[in-house]
Amino acid sequence: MMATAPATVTGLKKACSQCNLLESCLPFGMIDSDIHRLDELVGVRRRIKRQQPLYRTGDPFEAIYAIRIGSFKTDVLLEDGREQVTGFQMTGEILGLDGISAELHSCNAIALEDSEVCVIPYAKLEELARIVEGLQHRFHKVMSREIVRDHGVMMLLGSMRAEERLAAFLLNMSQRFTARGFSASEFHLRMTREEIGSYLGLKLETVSRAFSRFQDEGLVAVQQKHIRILDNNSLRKLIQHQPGAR
Amino acid sequence: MMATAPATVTGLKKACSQCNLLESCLPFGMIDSDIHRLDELVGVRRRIKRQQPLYRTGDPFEAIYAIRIGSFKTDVLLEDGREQVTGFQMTGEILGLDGISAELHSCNAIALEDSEVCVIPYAKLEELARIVEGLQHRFHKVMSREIVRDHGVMMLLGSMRAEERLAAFLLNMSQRFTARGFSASEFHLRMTREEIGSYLGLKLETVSRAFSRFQDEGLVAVQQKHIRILDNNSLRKLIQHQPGAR
DNA sequence: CTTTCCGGTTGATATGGATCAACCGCGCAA
DNA sequence: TTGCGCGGTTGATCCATATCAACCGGAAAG
Repeated sequence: MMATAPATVTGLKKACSQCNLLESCLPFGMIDSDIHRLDELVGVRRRIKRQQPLYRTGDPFEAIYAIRIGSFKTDVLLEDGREQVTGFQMTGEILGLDGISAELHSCNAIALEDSEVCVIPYAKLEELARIVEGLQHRFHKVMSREIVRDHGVMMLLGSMRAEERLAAFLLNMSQRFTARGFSASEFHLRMTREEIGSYLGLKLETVSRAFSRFQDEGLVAVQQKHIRILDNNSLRKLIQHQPGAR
Repeated sequence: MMATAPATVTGLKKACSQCNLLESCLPFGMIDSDIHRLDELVGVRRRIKRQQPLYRTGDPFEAIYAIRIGSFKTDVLLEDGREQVTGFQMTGEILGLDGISAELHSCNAIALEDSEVCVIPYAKLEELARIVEGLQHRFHKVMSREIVRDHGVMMLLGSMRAEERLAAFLLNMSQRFTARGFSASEFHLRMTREEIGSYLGLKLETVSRAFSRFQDEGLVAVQQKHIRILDNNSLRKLIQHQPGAR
């Protein structure tokens, strides 16, 4: 397996304490004096161009990454070429946790647009987590949230029909854009229909048709990757008691 | 939401250091002197009767659990009654990691047979992880492995056909029985067809039919819950390059 | 010993989403 | 400016799995 792609690297003195993502990123809820200790943590930042990997399956695990700018997808590839997208990640979210287990990354992380991440060397994180009040707990919460999120995706994939899956996906995106101070009802998707389909366990045509049906029913306005949510409640209802629930 | 079910509780002095699961459980790979410190960790054990919950969605999170005897399933319920089984757990595996994130459990853990768990109070674990060499790292690995496992399930649910899913499930069970010193080729499933189906995103009839087809083709011998794997390689091949790969 | 019930198997039929195929239009390169 | 390619949409058809239904057998209860 190839090593990670070349990347621009930036040395920095005050990573976390001067970062505007402080509220939503790993250090959330930590007290001021400790946050300065976190500046030790983030040695460098890396820029990743659209479509380039941050890491790949089999790469040795050395660090986790906090997204500063941009967004990513993670995916797993089967020998026969089948791809399963396991998640989409936005600013403030953490990438690379999969690598701790085997000291190798077990999926690919690909930038959906030109992006920038903070590199958090794992050894340093472990060390600091032992010292800095709350950091260990905070980190455990991040990992646990990932597990809970994955269970939600299993629910999607295992028990929901195509339209429910897409509705859940859109509401999830909306909620995450909101959390970042963007509009809850209008946003731009960074991924293709095929990537959405892979994530939701559907073919791209099915995703496209579901979008069209939502549009016909006045739930959303769709123009390629630009989405406007018109009827939040109906989307929400779609997820819950679908009449012919499997 | 109701509190957890009543349970038999046992006080103990030397939990980990005298436990025969030492090799495969949380403390794996830790040095002897430290393992005795882990005895502090496990205050009590709890017995859970078949079909009873160890914890339920919404229960306050206080501890994680190491399975000493028996096995469990975890599941998520939707309002309309749909169930998604998110995993099956065996001896030495850890339950409850989902609860760290929101300080509430986000799924149900139900015993598949009369079982016994070691209760590991999370606060104590955090504290000890700061002191005991290697424990923090070991714990992170456990969480990370859970994330990787979940990605595998997403792959199953999102990109594999019914027979592939069942083959993967059987091989996974076989591998886990082997790791516990049981036969790799002959074992007893603790869960129903319906639970397997829910886990694999299939209806119970589909699971049953897939079992029958495997039997017809001489891949396994199935007698209710008793499984004998006759042709490991063919099962393995089934997973990889399925001709009509989606 | 008999009855009941639940988990499992098997058959017939229905259907949601996959597949195959045509076409559209925007953005980019020449 | 034109041409090309990729992402997206839409239509026709197919098929894997769901659904509905009947039946079986072992275990537990009476």
